[in-house]
Amino acid sequence: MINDLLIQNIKKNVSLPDTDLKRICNYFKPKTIPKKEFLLTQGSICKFEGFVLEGCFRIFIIDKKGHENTLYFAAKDWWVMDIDSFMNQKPSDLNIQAIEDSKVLLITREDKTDLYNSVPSAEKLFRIMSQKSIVAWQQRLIRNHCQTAKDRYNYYISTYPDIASKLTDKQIAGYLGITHEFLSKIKKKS
Amino acid sequence: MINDLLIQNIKKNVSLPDTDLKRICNYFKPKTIPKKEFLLTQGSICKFEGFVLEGCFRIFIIDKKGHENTLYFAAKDWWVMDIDSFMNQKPSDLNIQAIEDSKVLLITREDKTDLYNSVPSAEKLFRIMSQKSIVAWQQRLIRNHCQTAKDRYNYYISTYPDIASKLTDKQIAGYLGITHEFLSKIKKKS
DNA sequence: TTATCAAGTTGAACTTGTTCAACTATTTTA
DNA sequence: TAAAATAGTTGAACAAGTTCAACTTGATAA
Repeated sequence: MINDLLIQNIKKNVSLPDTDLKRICNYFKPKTIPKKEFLLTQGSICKFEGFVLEGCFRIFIIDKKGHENTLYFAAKDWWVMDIDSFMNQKPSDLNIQAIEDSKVLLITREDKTDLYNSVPSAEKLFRIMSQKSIVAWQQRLIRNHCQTAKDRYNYYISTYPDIASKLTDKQIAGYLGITHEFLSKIKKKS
Repeated sequence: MINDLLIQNIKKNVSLPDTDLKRICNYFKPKTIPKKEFLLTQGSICKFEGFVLEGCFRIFIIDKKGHENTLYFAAKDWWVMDIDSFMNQKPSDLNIQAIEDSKVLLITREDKTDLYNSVPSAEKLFRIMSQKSIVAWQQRLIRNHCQTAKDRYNYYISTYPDIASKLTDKQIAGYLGITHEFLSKIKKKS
């Protein structure tokens, strides 16, 4: 069943009756995104919340210097969206691009609101998911402050080997917050 | 009334009936923390979620080199806790210290669980608070990657002038992720 | 299959930020 | 109020990371 992965993902966060799980999953519609195509581009409003079934996405921002700075990569079993743009229905600063042929399950904003009203336990699910996400962002910020680029590189490739193997060094550099030239020099020394 | 500030804070996130607001607030108990004392120390388990009524806290981690790296400052109308330690009841990596005589409202973990069960709308409240928090952490990470220390300093003091005025330069440097010597040099040049 | 384009490498000069040490305020405490 | 502790400043040497340009390698498409 197409929703199996989503169900497993939900179960990692909360234990819900099967009826709730099914009702939640029914709001999500599959979509295929070919490699290099965008799920969201800077300036447009994020109208979906996505769950990745296959492939991988890069969520990045283009800064004033024209550099692509990657917020995160979302592979199978990750969530993908611009939470600020989705919540507040304002133009996004982010680009979300498939780096492989990919497949996602999407829920629209209207359906998400409806979901919260009709399946109250969804509030708990997304509260817990959000709180776990805060922990991850805090830890990433700490690593950025306390560790060198080399340590951050080693941390990423050992923590997310499956994602890292799909990425070019240029993409990884954009995630670490360094230039790809410097990443090349780091790798040579190790 | 002591809970006025908390009620106003909640109302910024969700609109709830007064009965719910009161029931939520009743779980929170006031506590006074003198300047320099700790609400939480590294290694202990975070047993509370706090809302700051007066004063200011510094939430920081001591890294391998012995440097104090500040995750954030929490002044009046901010929330303060180690969300990872609180959720998972595991030893905290964080220290939370009052940098002024301070007053907080605290809810214990047991009461928080009870609150979610007895006041279902609390799920929505904390979901929305958490989602806003994710946005803030994402934006901070982007600023850390795309901006120089000087830009980050100017951003902080102009965005949070009331908090910045309570802090020493050493404390601000620890938040920006730079040494206090370098902050001193930045300030001289501007 | 060759031409093209993007990814990765390397070096030299440069900028940003650190370290350490010595010094000068400014607070805090006895 | 004097002594002690802490915060802030400055300089010099250093390390981390950037920039730009030239080159090599690998992938992609006509």
